[in-house]
Amino acid sequence: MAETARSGFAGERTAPVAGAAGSSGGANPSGGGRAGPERTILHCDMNAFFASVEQEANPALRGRPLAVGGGGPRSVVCTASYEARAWGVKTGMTAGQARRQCPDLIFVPPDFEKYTDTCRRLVEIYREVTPCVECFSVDEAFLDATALVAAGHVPEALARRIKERIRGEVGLRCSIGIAPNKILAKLASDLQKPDGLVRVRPEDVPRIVWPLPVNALCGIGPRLAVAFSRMGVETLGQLAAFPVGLLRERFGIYGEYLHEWSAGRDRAPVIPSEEAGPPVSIGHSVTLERDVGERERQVQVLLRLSEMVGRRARAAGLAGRTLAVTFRYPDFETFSRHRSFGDPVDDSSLIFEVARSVLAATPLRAPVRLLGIRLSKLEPAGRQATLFPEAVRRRALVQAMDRVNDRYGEFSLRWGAAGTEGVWG
DNA sequence: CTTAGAAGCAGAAAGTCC
DNA sequence: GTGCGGACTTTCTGCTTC
Repeated sequence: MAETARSGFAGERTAPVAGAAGSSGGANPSGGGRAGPERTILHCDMNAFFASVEQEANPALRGRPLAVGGGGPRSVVCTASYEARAWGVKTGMTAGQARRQCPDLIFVPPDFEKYTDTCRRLVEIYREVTPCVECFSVDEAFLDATALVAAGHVPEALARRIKERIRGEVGLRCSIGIAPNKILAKLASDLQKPDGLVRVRPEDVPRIVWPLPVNALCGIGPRLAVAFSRMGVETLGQLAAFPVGLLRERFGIYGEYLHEWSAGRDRAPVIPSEEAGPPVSIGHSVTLERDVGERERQVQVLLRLSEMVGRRARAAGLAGRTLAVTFRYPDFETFSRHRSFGDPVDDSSLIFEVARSVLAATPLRAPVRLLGIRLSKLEPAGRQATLFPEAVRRRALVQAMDRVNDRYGEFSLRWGAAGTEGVWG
C-alpha cells in the first residue's frame, strides 16, 4: 500500500509514556502530565485516494473498476477504486491476480505528481480551518481543533464543513475521525468508509474500541497480530487488560505504547508539518524487471539510485554519513549492508563510490530482484546563509512539502515499465 | 508470493574510556 | 608501561509498522 506510505510514528512513539516507565510511580502525573483540557483531534483519510484522483481527472474512468498501478508482471495494485473492490480487487495484489478477480479491470499507471498536487490542495483547505495540521501521508492528515472547540465550534460541524469543501473543491470523498487524541482519531476514521464521520469519546472506548481486533490499532500489523493471537489476545479490550509488565518484557518499550493506546490514551501532539524536523534518511530502491546476477548490471543500477538519492539530498540541503545498500533475492530474502564514514556526503558520485564498495564487499548467493540505497545520519550540508525568521519558516514549509514531493516524485519512473525498459534490469 | 519509502526499536558486535 | 575488565557508546543488522 504505497498510498499509506508515511513519515513514520515519531509522534505517537515518543509521547505516550513520557518517561513514566513504571518505577517511579506517581512522580509524573501532575508534573509533566498536566491533564489539561481535553483535546479534539481530527483525522482525515481520503477514500481510495489514488483511484479517486484518477477518476476525478478523467470522467471516463468514473464508475468503472479501476486499479492504480503498473500493469507489468511484477507490479501490484497500489489502490483499487470501490468499483474494483466490489470485484475482490485489493491493494497489494499482483496485476495478474487482480485481472483474474476482475477481467474488466482498468489499469492506470500512478502519477504521483498529481497526487502530491492534490495533497497540497487538501492541506490548504485544512489550514484554513486550523494552522495545526500534520500530514501523516499523501492522503492522511491530523488536525488539532482543540482551540476551535474551546472557541465554541462543534467538532462534527467542523468535520462536515471540511468534507463538503473537499467534495466541492477537489471532488473527493474522505472519512474523518474525531477523538481526544491521534490514535483514537485514526482508528475512528477507519470505522466508516467511504465518506465516513465517526466520533469516539473517551467513554466510548469500552463499547467501540475494545471489541475490535488488535490490528484495528495503528501500529499493530500482521506480525504483531499473530504474536498477540498466540498470547490469547485477539481484541483491543484483551490487550488493554493484559499486564503491562509482560508486554514490556515481550515487546520492549513498544509494548508499553500499545498498552496505552489500547486503553485509548495517547498524548502525542499534532505536529504541524512545517515544524517537523528534517528527514532521518533518504533512499531509493527498485524491483528490477528481471533478476540480475551480473555485477556490472548491479553497479549500473546503483549508479542510477545514487544519482536519485544524491539529487534529493542536495535539494533538501542535507548530507549523510552512513550509506546502506539493500539486497533482495528472488526468494524475497532481504538484507542490507551499511558503511559509515567521517565526512557527510551529498555528492552523487561519492555516494555511488560508497555504494559500489559496499556491493563489492558483499558476497551474493544468487541474482538479486531488488537493489536499494539509503543515506542516513543526515545533517545540514555546508553552512547556510542566515535567514530572517520569516524566511526560515517559509523555507521549512517549502521543504516539508518538497519532502512529500520527493518521496513520491520519482515513483512513476520506477513504476511503469514503460519508458524504463533496459534501465532497471 | 508483495511495491517503495521512511521510521523506530532491539540486540549483538565493535569501539572507547577509565 | 601493560593487561584486564567493566561501563558506556557507536555501528550494524534485522524486524516491524503503515
